Amino acid sequence: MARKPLTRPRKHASQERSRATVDALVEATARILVKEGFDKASTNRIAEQAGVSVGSLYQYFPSKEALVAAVIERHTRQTMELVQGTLAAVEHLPMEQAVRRLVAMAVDAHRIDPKLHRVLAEQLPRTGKLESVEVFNRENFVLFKAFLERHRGEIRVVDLDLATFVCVTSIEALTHTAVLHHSQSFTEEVFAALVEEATRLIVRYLQ
Amino acid sequence: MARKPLTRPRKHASQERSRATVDALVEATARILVKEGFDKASTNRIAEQAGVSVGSLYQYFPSKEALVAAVIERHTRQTMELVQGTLAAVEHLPMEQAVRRLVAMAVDAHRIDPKLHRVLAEQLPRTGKLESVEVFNRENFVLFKAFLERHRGEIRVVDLDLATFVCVTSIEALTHTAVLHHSQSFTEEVFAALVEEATRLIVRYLQ
DNA sequence: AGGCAATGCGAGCTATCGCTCGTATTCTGC
DNA sequence: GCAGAATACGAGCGATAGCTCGCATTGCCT
Repeated sequence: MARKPLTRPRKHASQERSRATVDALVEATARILVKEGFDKASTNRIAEQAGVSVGSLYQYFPSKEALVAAVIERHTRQTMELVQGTLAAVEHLPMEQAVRRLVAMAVDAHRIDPKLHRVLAEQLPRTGKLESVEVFNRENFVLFKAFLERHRGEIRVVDLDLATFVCVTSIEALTHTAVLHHSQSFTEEVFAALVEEATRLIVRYLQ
Repeated sequence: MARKPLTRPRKHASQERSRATVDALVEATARILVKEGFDKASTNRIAEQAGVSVGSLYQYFPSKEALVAAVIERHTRQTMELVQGTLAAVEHLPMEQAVRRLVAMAVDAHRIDPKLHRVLAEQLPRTGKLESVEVFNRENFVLFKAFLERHRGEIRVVDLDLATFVCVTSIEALTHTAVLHHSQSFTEEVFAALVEEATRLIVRYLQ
């Protein structure tokens, strides 16, 4: 009765040849997701695009969900690295400069692979949110809260959880919407202006 | 070659009996969407839930998309009425009080039918954004921009379009995320605090 | 009452999906 | 070079989807 599909790889690829197959499948999944969307991304089509047979696909991924999970995993990891790196680099900056860098980083993060990001953001939650996305969100929240704690002296005393929620949600929404829905109409100058505006939004909110 | 499915009703129901059928179908679609999600919402199931045959369903709706479009239409109209009403009621209030009312209204708007709203927000954009949603967003943008124009004296001079984008996007994201993803963990007091925080966020940004 | 239009019905067509399984090919260690 | 493990193949199964069409029923008008 409606068992949740597995998302772990079926077997560990030991030979070089099979590792290439796995990579090709993940890459093909990402490409098909972007080009056709989740619904049209059938396992047959993915296998074809990867230059691999369906049978081989199911040797390594027990379900379509597992393939998508692998794509999410990869994209999330890239993004997480950017987030962590920037938060570290910003550690000893005055708050306003730090926030500006963080907002700019959020724009960059959404630009890593905007089309894929959009598909993942808009077409997948149906499955009930893959775990790695939840982990990413939580991690993000924790990291930003730590950032606020380090600047506690510079901000008014408030519920830090609530303040983190407000900041993270706003920055994410502004950069996400700008990059994924207005890239055509927003010039680079507009993006620069947006970074300034978002920085002002956050900094004045916190002070 | 991939013709876009029609979303307009196939025929105009003239007799009372058929109007009841159409209503039952739209209502059933909403119920199934909430209970089963978009993927499991088959036309057969919808017809069954409505107590109507598939044949009758296709007399009035040329495709599954058309049914969903009708549900979105209805939900959007309800929300739009709330937005317009509040913006009118707030017209002569001082800015901070006005913003507070608007934020509270945004929370209420997401509470009209949260489960349906969530399904519509998360599971549908795949089709490429139904037109009525685009219209809603644009309308929202225009209305809020007009609001800002009326308070131009109280806010610093800025790119009004950009400021509108920042405000609308932030308020929407904060209320949307709070209601649809944190309703369990957020008590009423937290929601009240959120309204205050969001108000502060917006007002201090504008000043 | 009779007849035409409006409405309602649902078995079943075609297409496609996720996925399996028996077989063919390639690689590794001896 | 050979045996067995690892890898790759792809026709095809069972399920389900969206949707059609021929026919039955109901309502409206004269």
